Amino acid sequence: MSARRHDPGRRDRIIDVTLELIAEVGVAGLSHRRIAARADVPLGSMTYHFAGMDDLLQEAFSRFAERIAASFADHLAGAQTPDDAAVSVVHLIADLSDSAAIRDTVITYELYTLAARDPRFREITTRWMARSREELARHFDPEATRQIDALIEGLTIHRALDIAPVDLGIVESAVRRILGA
Amino acid sequence: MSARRHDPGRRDRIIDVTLELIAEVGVAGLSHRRIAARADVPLGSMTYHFAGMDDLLQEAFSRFAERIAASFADHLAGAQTPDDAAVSVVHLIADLSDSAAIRDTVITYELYTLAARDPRFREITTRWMARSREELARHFDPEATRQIDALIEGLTIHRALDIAPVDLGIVESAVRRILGA
Amino acid sequence: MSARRHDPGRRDRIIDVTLELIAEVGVAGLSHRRIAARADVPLGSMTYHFAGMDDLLQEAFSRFAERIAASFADHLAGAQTPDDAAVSVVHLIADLSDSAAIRDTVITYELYTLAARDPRFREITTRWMARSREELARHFDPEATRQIDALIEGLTIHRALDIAPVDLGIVESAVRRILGA
Amino acid sequence: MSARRHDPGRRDRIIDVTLELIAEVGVAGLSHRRIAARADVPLGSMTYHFAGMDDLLQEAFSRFAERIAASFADHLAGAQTPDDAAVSVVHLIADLSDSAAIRDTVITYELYTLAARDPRFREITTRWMARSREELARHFDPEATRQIDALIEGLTIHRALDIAPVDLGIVESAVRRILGA
DNA sequence: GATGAATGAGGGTTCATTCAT
DNA sequence: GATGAATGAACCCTCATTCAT
Repeated sequence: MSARRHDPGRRDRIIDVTLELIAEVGVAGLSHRRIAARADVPLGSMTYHFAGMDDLLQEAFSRFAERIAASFADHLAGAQTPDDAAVSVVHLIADLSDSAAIRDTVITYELYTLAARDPRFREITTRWMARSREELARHFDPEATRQIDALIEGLTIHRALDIAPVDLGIVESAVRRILGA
Repeated sequence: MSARRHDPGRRDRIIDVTLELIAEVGVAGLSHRRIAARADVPLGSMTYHFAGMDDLLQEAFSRFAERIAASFADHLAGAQTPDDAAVSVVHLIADLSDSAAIRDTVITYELYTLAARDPRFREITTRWMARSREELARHFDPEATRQIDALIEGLTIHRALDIAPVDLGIVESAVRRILGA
Repeated sequence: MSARRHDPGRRDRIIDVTLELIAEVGVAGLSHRRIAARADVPLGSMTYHFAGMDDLLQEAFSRFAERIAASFADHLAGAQTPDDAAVSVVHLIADLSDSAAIRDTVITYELYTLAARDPRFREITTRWMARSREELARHFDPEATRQIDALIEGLTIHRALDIAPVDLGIVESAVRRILGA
Repeated sequence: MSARRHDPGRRDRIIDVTLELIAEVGVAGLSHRRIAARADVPLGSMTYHFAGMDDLLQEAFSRFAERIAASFADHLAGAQTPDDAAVSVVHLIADLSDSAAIRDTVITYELYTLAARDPRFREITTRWMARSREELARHFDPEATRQIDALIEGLTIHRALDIAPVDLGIVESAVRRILGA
């Protein structure tokens, strides 16, 4: 471990390393030691910067959710018509095979698992879901918004966990059917 | 801890207690000690009956997935027409607010989290998903099957994690749209 | 923590807060952080004003011993005759049930515990005891002085630690017997 | 650390080592690691045999109090008359200069300090004090019992903490005065 | 002079696993 | 076959102290 007396951005680095490690070994595989080693930071600085592991997890997952939500908004930003938006949604689901997207999906389940039991993490998921729906609502009516939202969620999981590949034609057709187009 | 000289069904009891505890405290909150205490079983018998925690988890989640899949099949069993099946699916999603169903959802995410990283758990989810699709395929065409399947998955998550309640009308309409009915 | 650019008496405040905390959580429960927080003082100023925890403890217990010794002298100051003094001693022991007195007793044991092992703290107790005896010696002969002194000490402990209440009649009679009055 | 797979009496040894260390470095100087090293026992066995440090301290101080109380009873056991008992009490106080007795006094203050703040330790001191009084009550009337008890307590402290030596003549005279002999 | 950021040593405790019985 | 005693590695966290500013 190198000496780093002056090390601005250390807090940020710890958070990013935490997300990296969650993707690799899961929340269960985390430890202050492991994070500190990877971030090249003294062990004692972990609880100096974050009140505890829980605190760190909340900050990390918050940052993660914000990033994904922003990326989601970007994807939809260019769409002018509902048709454009539908195409964007299909592309979005199609892109879920990217290794980066798979990493994100893995992190997402870790978050869902925490959120299912702890209200502080549920706040993060709730805010995230609300923001996603807001973006969709700019293109679709309220009913379709909820339905498309659920469809994306479900297809994401099946893409990631199921061996049988999800055919893109099926995705397109599902979106079209929901949108009545 | 009471003496149990003759204790058939001990293995079964351990597995069931493990699922109970996963629902309550998550996989992260498990420990051999905790399971043994709740199952009223000597600590030493844990590693006697199961090679390790991982083994135990695989057995527990396998049993869980089989139970849920069987219940899913039961729900759809009575349906004679695609319309009947559609109604069953809507009811199924509606019932997700039951406390028992919420418990199941919590366990499901724990499983997904493991499956995202470990092929042995992914086998369990894959088998489960395949079986669900088989049931749906007895009522719907292949395309609709995949789409309805994803819809159920997504709505389940949104029901469990989102604060905004999922309107049943939206569920019905989604199913109808997918099925073109 | 509020900014305190000009803060005379900060050293004093730290010492008083230290005594407060010793009464509440004991020497074992102390920490620089805790004292600094309670005294509304920056953590860094703790080791700036005091070489270390030991230094601070010595100053705190010295001040404490002086306060108690002065109060003891006050109690006896008005007595003109040995009889007056005897009455004062009885009142003094009687007052040990005050919550303030119990606080003082608690701090006293903490001091004794340190004094039993560390000569620097023993100096404090020795000086204190000598001063108490000097006050008593102004009213009683040397032999009675030592005996009354020991009696007060013993009754103080039994008052504080024993469940069975110490009867005041027994205190009076003990003092009278020692003094042969 | 030698391997000791079979080690009966280990619990006892841990308790005795704990008392040794309390005498040497005080409760504040204790640590599981330190005790384990001195007792030649693996660190993990500390919390295996005792729920925590507090548990261990309670057991250790209980054993200590019982030992001292038994020794006190022994000292008084042979006395047939109140005069015999008075002599025994004087000897008892005289013996407080033994290095063993000083060790015991040091441990006693540590116990008093805990008892002043924690009811579970106060139980130990209360039981101990009650037992001592019972022994004294077999020889003296109730009033004298309480007074002699307090006198012993006070003289013990002054013997241990005060630089000025306690003259034995003063002890004898005090006991005689209390007993009106 | 005064401070707050930072450190690393050490604290208590938990736990899966091993092994003699 | 079955168990409970025992272990040691790893856990999170607290803290007095240091040091650049």
